[in-house]
Amino acid sequence: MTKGEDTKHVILEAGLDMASQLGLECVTIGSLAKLAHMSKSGLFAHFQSKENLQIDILSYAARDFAENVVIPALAIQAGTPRIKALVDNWIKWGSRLSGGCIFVSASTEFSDRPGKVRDYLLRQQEEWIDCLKRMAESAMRVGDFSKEIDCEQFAFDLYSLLLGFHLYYKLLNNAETKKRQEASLERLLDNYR
Amino acid sequence: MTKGEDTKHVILEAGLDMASQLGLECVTIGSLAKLAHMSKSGLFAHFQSKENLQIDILSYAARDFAENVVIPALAIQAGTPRIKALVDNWIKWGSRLSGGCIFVSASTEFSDRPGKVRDYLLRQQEEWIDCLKRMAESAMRVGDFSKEIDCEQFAFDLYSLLLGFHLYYKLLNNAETKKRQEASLERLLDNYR
DNA sequence: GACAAATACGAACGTTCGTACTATTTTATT
DNA sequence: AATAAAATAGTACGAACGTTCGTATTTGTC
Repeated sequence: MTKGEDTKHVILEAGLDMASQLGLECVTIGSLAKLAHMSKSGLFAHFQSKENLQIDILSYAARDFAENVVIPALAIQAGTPRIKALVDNWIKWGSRLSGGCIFVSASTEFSDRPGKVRDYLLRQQEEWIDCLKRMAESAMRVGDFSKEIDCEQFAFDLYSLLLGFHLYYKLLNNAETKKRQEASLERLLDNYR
Repeated sequence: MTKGEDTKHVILEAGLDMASQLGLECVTIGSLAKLAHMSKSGLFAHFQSKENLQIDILSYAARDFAENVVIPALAIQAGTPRIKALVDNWIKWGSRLSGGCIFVSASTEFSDRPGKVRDYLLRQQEEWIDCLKRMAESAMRVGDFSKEIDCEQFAFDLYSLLLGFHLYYKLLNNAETKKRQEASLERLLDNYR
């Protein structure tokens, strides 16, 4: 790892946390530089534009997400156990950042903001939903889910559940959120059995 | 209606639309003034601070939301018909704005941004969730829902569904979103019957 | 240890940010 | 029509925005 890659890593780690709190648009070159103990221009040189910085943060987050959420879940046996593991990992991952899951905040932030960032994020989200769909497919294969079910529909339902959890947990600080999420997941899994 | 209230109305209408697209933080005094064909200082005089402007936009949105989403639904007979009407009204209301439901975007934007705006938004969201809960209670009363159900849990489930719809519809532009939402709502209502 | 390449810095660009004043115009009341 | 009040505009402010530039420092290679 060269020196440049090393500091870039530090910048992106700080940028990811900052973006999860304030949103990608409020990750300012100046404030991020201060957080990373660098000069504005020194930091800027790594990205050439703010747009690139935002995309790099998303890409960095995705690598971390795959490593800590998706891949560990794939190590669990397919079906409901794997799905439950995925949900748990997802929640844990969001809690590690001080502002919750960056993909949730970025998705609402950029849903009406055309440009390269939105395009990139869109591809990421499609990939994520496809991942959820494959979870349902493997659950079907091992017999945890019925053969009649619509796997795309399951992805929609599961992602909705995660979004609900996110809002309740982050904004409302609702103490019973975890319980609600678990009850909802049980109901969901039952329906697809 | 005095002249001042009149222009304030115009400002807030434009501000609401702008906020739904870009988020409340990016509703800039200057850009909003340009949109409303006013001077920066002239607009500013109505609010005394950006924070007040943001809160006023939320309050304006809430009045509009009550008028076009909640109240019309209350005119429909209690139970599943009313719930379906509420969901339909919610979706229509978000579509009228160019950036979708402002409460969804504001909730993610301000979930980690302490201050008066967050406090205000939090109260609004608690009220909204309480409204969803009362929908379940009245559905229980008329026999559409079982007496055993947890109405708070229903509110969580229904709001999750709306959030899922919002993301699919706004970011992914998924053509089957409406179908997914309807299927998910049917399943939800069945589970609480 | 020399030397080119990579990396970081400080200063400055023009623009926009939110906010504070004072002046001017428009509105509502008599 | 006169006048007080309300509403809008104009100007200015320091700070921060993203970006560019030239220069210094650090790094890895021979």
